[in-house]
This record gives sequence, structure tokens and C-alpha cells, in this order.
Amino acid sequence: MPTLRDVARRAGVSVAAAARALGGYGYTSAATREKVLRAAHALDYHPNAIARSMIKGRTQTLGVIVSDNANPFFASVVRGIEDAVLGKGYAIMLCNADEDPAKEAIYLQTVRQKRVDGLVISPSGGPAAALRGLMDSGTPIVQVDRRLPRLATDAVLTDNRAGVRAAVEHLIRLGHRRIGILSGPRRLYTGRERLEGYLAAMRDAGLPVADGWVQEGNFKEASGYELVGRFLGRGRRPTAIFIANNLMTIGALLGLKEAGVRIPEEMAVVGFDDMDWAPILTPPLTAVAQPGYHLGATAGRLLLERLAQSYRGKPRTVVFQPRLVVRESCGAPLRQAPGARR
Amino acid sequence: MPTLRDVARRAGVSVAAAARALGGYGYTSAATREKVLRAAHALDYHPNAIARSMIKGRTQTLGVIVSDNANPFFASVVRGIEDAVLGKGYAIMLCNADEDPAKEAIYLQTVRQKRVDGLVISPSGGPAAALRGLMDSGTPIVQVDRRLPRLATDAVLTDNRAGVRAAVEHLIRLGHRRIGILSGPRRLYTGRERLEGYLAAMRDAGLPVADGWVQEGNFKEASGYELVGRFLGRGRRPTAIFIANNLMTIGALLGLKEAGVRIPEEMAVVGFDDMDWAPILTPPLTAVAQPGYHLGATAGRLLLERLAQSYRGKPRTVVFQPRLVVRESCGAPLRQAPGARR
DNA sequence: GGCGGGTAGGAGAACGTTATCAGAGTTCGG
DNA sequence: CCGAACTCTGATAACGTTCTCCTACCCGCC
Repeated sequence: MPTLRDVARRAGVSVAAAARALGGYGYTSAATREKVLRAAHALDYHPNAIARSMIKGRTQTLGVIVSDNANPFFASVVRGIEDAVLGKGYAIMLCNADEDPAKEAIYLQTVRQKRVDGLVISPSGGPAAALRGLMDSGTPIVQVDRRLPRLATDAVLTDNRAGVRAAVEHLIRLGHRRIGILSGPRRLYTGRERLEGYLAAMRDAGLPVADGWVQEGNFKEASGYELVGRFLGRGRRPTAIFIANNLMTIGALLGLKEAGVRIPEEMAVVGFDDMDWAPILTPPLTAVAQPGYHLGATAGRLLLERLAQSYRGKPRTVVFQPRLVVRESCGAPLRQAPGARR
Repeated sequence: MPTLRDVARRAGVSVAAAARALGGYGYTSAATREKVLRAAHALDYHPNAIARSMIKGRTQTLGVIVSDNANPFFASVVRGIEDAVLGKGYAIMLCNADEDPAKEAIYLQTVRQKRVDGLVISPSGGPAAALRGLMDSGTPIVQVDRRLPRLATDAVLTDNRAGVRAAVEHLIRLGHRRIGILSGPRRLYTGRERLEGYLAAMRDAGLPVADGWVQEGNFKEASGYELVGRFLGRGRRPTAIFIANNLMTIGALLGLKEAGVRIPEEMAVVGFDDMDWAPILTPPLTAVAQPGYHLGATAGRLLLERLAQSYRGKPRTVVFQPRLVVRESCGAPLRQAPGARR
């Protein structure tokens, strides 16, 4: 790979002159510029961004740590981030932490050593020490989708509680009284928040939450599949369930389908995350929609503002209000005794 | 951010000694190592990977260029790549080219300037010059999911033709004679290959392909939604359609649902890409399954072998055989005249 | 003719690490 | 007891840019 030296030599000028001609700063005569550009082209010269980062102290690279890029929600978030920062010349370094604090810590160290200019992270909930260290070293951080208790960074969140509350209240308005939740892990921010939203809605409506109506999954498809069975076959089984994320919803719907449970007659279903495929289900799925792409794009924008120093104030929190998309899977409960069929 | 100099100073040794103690090379006395480690810890020292890359000539970073990370298929591929290379200490730089040769060229330039050690790309089909230039400069490249005509790199592909052929032949076996295809853009490798598979299967079965039975979409949901209508309302409408990717399948199914077309009685449907949600549809979707994650993981593995020089031979091509997952959306055609309903 | 300002171009330091080399001290076998 | 081998250490040269100096020239003007 040719260096600036090679270009300068071929053009018959000094390295400094070549740098000026290519970099477009300082004084350069038309003749010199011409010679240098010609030489650069002839040698297929591509400036070394590593060396540039060395002196400039900036890498034009941002770290992005999410739990799993294979989850369509995070894939959208990542895409949003990238679109937001692309125009400003930043590239992104993607890391999947799998909700594993150890893996997250390793990645945190990696992006720090690679001297990323900023970081967008969906923190798993481990100790915040490493994150705080990075922050203290002057690297701006934006938390997305989740936030750690006392880590004062910009954050872009969805109002999980409100979203779940809207969903549960809708079910209640439809006449449901026995409502269960397939929740996420309590150790995750979103897992907790969504469960809280459910509990609050039930409490406010004066409805009891029976034993077994709260099943804690791990936000993956398999856990939805396995746990949904626990809502069936009981004496007082719920007439409706709320499922706390997209992947578990797929698993749960598969479980219900295999068990021959009719939706919404025997079991109404509302999910969190409105996916592309929600409208093509039978019945179409009622779901709480959160704007993954915009979460990412906003996080990217906040980070850019920090990097450009166009904002230097206190940490900001942007909260997106989710929207309940009512379709048909949430229909009113059967009058007849539950468990009639099956 | 403290440098090695700071650590050395604090430990009371030379930079060279500190480097050896931390880097674990050369000779270091136990006492020195102890002092240096203590100083590094006290200063919260994180070695500068940029400076390291400078001398080592390697960045421990791989470029990954796909068309769209928000497409679950590519999201899996990306995830597979990352998992494969994580253990070997490589980070990945993610780029979404949106099938746009211009955008792809920009990203290609970016990863080149950033001196990535290797590249995994799902090429959009633009001119291969930039890619070839990168290759000539010694950067190993692996093409994934698609391949450019004469670019001699390792490649990891799905046997698209065979997959589509299996799907179409299955439809034929079920008694369908009038089969349409909602294909992808001809300028994309996968678009062409899948169309070829369909045409070959029809030709081999001696079946005609009527006007309007081949609709060329752009692999996005909206185009599936818009184009599926063209298969309806004609005199000789197909009794079955094959849809060439996951996103268009969603759009098409939505279109069919809104048009009140019963699947598979009035229109059998088979899609390309077996998604998580395929089994929960009514009827469950028959689809050609390709292992996105494994495509990515394999691409990552091939790249690692090139980087470690554990393989230096001629370009290899790994072809995954897709699997037809038969469910219910492909059922036999109606006996009655088409267009009876609607 | 001297001088200031604009233009051009070169020398060389700096960024933070790794790696090479030389020098000094220690151990050990013959 | 001497050289050879081994151990430890620090000085210093890279890596490829950017950027600050410094010198030199040309022009116009007093």
C-alpha cells in the first residue's frame, strides 16, 4: 500500500507539499496540486486513516454495543444509528453482548482501546464501572433502549410502562379480568419496566394477579414457547396474556397454535414490539409499537451533538411514547367457561 | 487518557521496560512487572490500539458490508460473522450499502482507509474495480450470499437455483400448473439466480410461463404488497406463486389477506427464507430455508483462515444447500375455476 | 532600494506504541 | 578465573500522517 512519501517522491515534491495538495489546506500551486493528484491516482493511493487518527486524536468511529443484532428490534436500532452518523463521516463498530456482563466488559475494553469517538450502548445491567471509566475519559456515551440506575449519560428510551399499561388497560376495557404476562428477565431494565407497567395497570384497575399469571422468560423465542403452556390447563387460567417482547411472542403463538387454543376467543394476546409480520397473522396481532429505528437514529443524533460540541449541557433523556396498534388478537373474552375446548 | 510514558514514569522505569512488562515479551524482572502493573492499574491505563496498529500493520478489525442490517436475513449473517471472529480478537465495522453501488463504493473506500484486515461483503453488483483494488492491495475478501462474475475471492453462497427449483417442483407435484413468481431485481445476483431456478423448473416440467406471471420487485415489503395484486384478477391467474425473499413475502401476504384471497385454496404461496414467524401464520408458510447465521459464520471462518495464512490456496466457494420446509401454504390447487371468489 | 504581505514549499516534530540494539550485570561450565 | 550464555534495562528508530515552523521568492509601494 503506497504512502504519502511514495506519492510525494513520484510527484517530485516534499511530503509536506503532497499532504497540503491532498488535504486541501495551506498553500499549493496549481502545478504542484496537479502533479500530486496525478501521482496519487497513478499509485492508487489511499490515505492511512490509522496514522491520521494518531495525530488528530479522533478515529471517526463509534462503538455500538447491543445485546443481539439478530433480534430485529436491535437490528433496526443499529440501522438507525448508522444512518444518523453516516453523513457525518463516522463508521460504526458493532458488538453483540448477549446480555452477558462479562462479554459486555470485554467489548467495552475493546472499543476503548480502539479509541472510538463515542459509544451507543444498550447496557445489559452489569456493573457500571467500566462504562463510567470510559465516560470519565471523555468519551461521550448514549444509552439506548435501557438505562443504568445512576449513570448520567444521554439516553433514548421507550416509555415501556406506558406502553404496557395501554395494552393492559385496553384488554381490561374489552372485558378481560384475568390477564397474565409473559415477562422478561427482571435483571434487565426493559424486563422490569414492562412488568411494572403490567402490575400498575392491574393494581389501578383493582384486579388481582393470581399465582402463575406472571411468568418470567428470557426474551427469547424458546422461552415464550415453553412458558405459554403454564397459562393453560389451570383452573383459573387467564383469558388474556401480554407478552413482553417480539421473540417470546413468536414462541408463545407457536405454543398456543400447537395447543389448539383459539385466539382471541380462548386466549387474547397482545405483544410488545409491532413487527412487520404482525398484520399477516390470523388473527392479526395487537401490539405495542416502539420505533426501533428512530430510537437508534435519535441516539446517533444525540451522540453527534456531543461530538460536535453543539450541545454541552446536562445529560438529556429522550423518551418515545409507544403506540398501541389494535388489531384482532386482543378481542373480548368468551362468555362461556374457559377451557371448554382443548 | 494516560499513555505508556505515564505508566513508565510512575513505575520509575523506561518506556521500553513498561512495554515489555505489559506486553509480555522480552525479559522483565518480577519486581519491574509488579511496579508496572501497579502503575497501569492506578492510572487506569488502556493501551492505544491505534498506535499499536500503526507499527503492527494490522488493525484487528474486519469490514462487513451488507445491503441492509434491518433485513433479518442480513442481521443473522452479520451476527454469524461476528460470532465467528470474536474469539480471534477481531472487531467488525458494519456498513449498510442499501444495494447502492455508490454507497458501497464510499464504504469500500472507508474500510480501506481504516485499513481493515479483511472484508466480508455481500456485493450489490456495481463495478468490481474498487473491490479488486482492495484485493490487490493484499486484503483478503470473502463474498457472502452473492458473488460478482469474475472476482476471484472466497465465497459463501446458498444454492438459490436449487432452492427455488425444489419449491417450484413441489408446487408442480401438488398439481399446480399455473405458477407465478414475485422475483427480485435482475441486477442482483440473488434476484437473477432465483428467477433462473424458477424458469428452469417450469421449463423442465414443460409448463408455460404466461405473461404477467413474472413480476420483478425490489426485495422490499412494499413491492411485494404492490405487485401481488398483478397476479389476481387476470383471466388465467396463477394458482400458486413463489416469492423470492422474506420481506416481499410479508408484503404479498398482506396484499392477499386484504384482497380476501384464501391460502392455499385460491392461491398457494411459497416463500424464500424461512423466518421465525413462518410457522405461526395461518396457514403456516412453506418456505425455502437458507442458513443465514451459518453463511455468516462460515464467511468469518474462511476469512480467519486467510488472515492466519492457514489457507493460502485458490479461492474457495462454499455452497449451502437450502431446505424446503413444507408447511401448509402450498396446498393443492382448487378444482373449480379460478377467480370464483373475489 | 528596502520592506511588508502574499504565496510556495521544505524540514522536522509529534502522536503512542513495538521492536531492535547495545550495554551491563549475573550465572555457570570448563 | 575467564569466556559464554543468560537476564535485565534503557535509548532510539520506526509506523504514516498532520501541522508548525522556517526560508525563499515575487510583487507593489513608499
